[in-house]
Amino acid sequence: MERLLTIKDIAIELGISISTVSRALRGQPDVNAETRKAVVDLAEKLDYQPNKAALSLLNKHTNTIGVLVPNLDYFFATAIKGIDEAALEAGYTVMVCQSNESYGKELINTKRLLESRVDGFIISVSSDTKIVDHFKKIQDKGIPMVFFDRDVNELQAPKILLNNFEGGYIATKHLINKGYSKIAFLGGPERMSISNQRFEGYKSALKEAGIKFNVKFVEHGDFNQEYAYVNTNELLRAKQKPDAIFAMSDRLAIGAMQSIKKHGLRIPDDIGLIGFNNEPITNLLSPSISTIDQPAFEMGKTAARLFIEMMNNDSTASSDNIVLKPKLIVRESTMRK
Amino acid sequence: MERLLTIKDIAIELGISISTVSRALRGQPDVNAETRKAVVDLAEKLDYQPNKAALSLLNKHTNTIGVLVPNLDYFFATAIKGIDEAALEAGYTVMVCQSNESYGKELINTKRLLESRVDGFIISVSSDTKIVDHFKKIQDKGIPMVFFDRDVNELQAPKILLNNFEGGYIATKHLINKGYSKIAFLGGPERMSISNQRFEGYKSALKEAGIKFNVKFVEHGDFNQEYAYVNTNELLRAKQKPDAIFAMSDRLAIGAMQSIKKHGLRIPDDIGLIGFNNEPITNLLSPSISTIDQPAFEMGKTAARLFIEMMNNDSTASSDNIVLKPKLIVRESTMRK
DNA sequence: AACCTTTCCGGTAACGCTCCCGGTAATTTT
DNA sequence: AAAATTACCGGGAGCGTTACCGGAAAGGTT
Repeated sequence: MERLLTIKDIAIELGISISTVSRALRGQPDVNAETRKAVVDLAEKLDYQPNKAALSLLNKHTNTIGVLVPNLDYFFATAIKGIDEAALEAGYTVMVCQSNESYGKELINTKRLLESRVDGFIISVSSDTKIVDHFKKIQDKGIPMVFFDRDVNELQAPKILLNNFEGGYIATKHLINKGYSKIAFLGGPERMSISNQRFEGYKSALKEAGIKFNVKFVEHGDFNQEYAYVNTNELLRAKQKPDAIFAMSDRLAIGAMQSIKKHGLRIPDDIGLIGFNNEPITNLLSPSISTIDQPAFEMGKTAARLFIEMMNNDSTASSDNIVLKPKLIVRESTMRK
Repeated sequence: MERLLTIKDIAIELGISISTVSRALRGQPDVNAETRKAVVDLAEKLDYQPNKAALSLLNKHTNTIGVLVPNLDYFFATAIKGIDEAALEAGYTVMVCQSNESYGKELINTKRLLESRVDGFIISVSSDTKIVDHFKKIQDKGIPMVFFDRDVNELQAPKILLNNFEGGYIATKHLINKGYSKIAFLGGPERMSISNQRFEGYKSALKEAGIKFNVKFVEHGDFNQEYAYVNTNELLRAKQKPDAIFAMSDRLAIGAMQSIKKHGLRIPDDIGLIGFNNEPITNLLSPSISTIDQPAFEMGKTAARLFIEMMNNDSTASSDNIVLKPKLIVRESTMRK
């Protein structure tokens, strides 16, 4: 590694002291106008950049936010854009790590970010994560963190969440309004909070409509569309077939759609289908898939803003959750004539 | 910010010197087995983590790679996974910045990464970038960088590229083999290298088949599907209509598809369509879209490996490009009976 | 018993930067 | 003209860590 330019070099070049260069560069008083100009000009000319490591060592903070996400799919990519924007405004740099929905990878990533001495964390936990000691440990050290999208009950920390209950509710209610009554639920991993909250909303809508909840219409599985595909196959092979499917994510909805098509059933006439996330693809498929929109960009931006606010106020936990509203997007897959 | 644990704390706690703690922790000789155990145990118990800022200051490197990408779409998200994996193996941390295809944002990001004293860069330039002085400046400082996916002729640096010429060639040839002859090309921004290389491959395939190249069948525009949509509208409204479209990206192919459908034309019977990238969505659309696959993950991984190799050999530029092969993926959109 | 190796440990400088203090020369106040 | 203030600058310490050197105590060699 080359030796990069330091204020010492500038000091020597100009025949003045390091302290003076430092003061001049930071616009402090106690420095002569001419001297200041000479320093600033030279720094400009030589493209001087302060060494962040030295600053970090001194100030005990890095101006860096560690962002931990399960993956970089449409939702998280959009959320990260939001985080990025807010962080940049406030002079923070962002370090993104993806866990690939794996607890082990999440552990490694938190450790690395901690070693990098990030000032704090913005986290969406992996679906695989059951123990959250690694996050508690961070909290114990007094390092601020905010969670988004995926809830962690065990942790007392600010959270930016979607009202998933409401999302599940309006999705299911929409299906009911369209005349569907045998509505199946395609869920994510069993323990996953967002899946379960949407599930509760689903049950609530059923109950409200006087439709008896049927356990046989509920499937759980992994996050990818292959699982959704086989789970839907099972649903459609059963004696009691559903006439609509509410999938807790668009990925799963797509898997379900493939299965439905394979069974020679028509959407939305034979089977209604609604997803969750409003990924752009749902609008391009044929039929286009109804879904629940969640404000990913806003979520990321809010999370980052909240984080920055915490940093400024030096308060480790404001602990009041921010809950955003889901929005129903009606497309062809639920438009039964 | 709380004061975090340092080796000094451990030294005091154990009543030994800082040097000894340091040596014990790094597994160096010259330290008694018992002392070592005591140190390691206490460090473990207190969850000690070395301060990277101090290390960086001392070693003059940060073990961090700055990754600069235009966006986080499927291709780049996959490539980043590859980079991540290789980086992690070698003990590097990755800092990702997206330019949103904007030159200005790219400038800001390079500056920030430079300030963060990343050890080097892995870059895919924004389509908006016409001047590359900011990269030249980095090179002048002796900071290693490798480019991937998008070529920059003006820069002498290692590059991981796809054989875009070949990609354009096999895509077009496939259309020709399927009996299409009036083949239009839907390109990206005018100056963009990957678009132009694919375009050259397209022309080469036409020439080889004895088909006269027709300028009216060529459209350029921005990267998003709206542009592709209006451009295709134009193609289809013209007197001379194409009977197939080769879009230089899947996004553009999707825009074209929407336009084709709106015109009441059938794919692949009236018009053949092939894209580029092999985004998963192309396989889910109806009809599914033929495309050219490029090994995104491998590309990222290779880029990172090359970078790390450069770091180890302390060679700033190995300068020989690595060119990966595209692969034809045949789907419904070109399967004319 | 006098020397030479080991073994183990502590002290110091350095990385690049900022903060704090002290000092000189110039300027103002009495 | 002496004293007090101001303007400007330099020196040193310290942030957490490692590399290097020197030294004391223990053991090994004649």
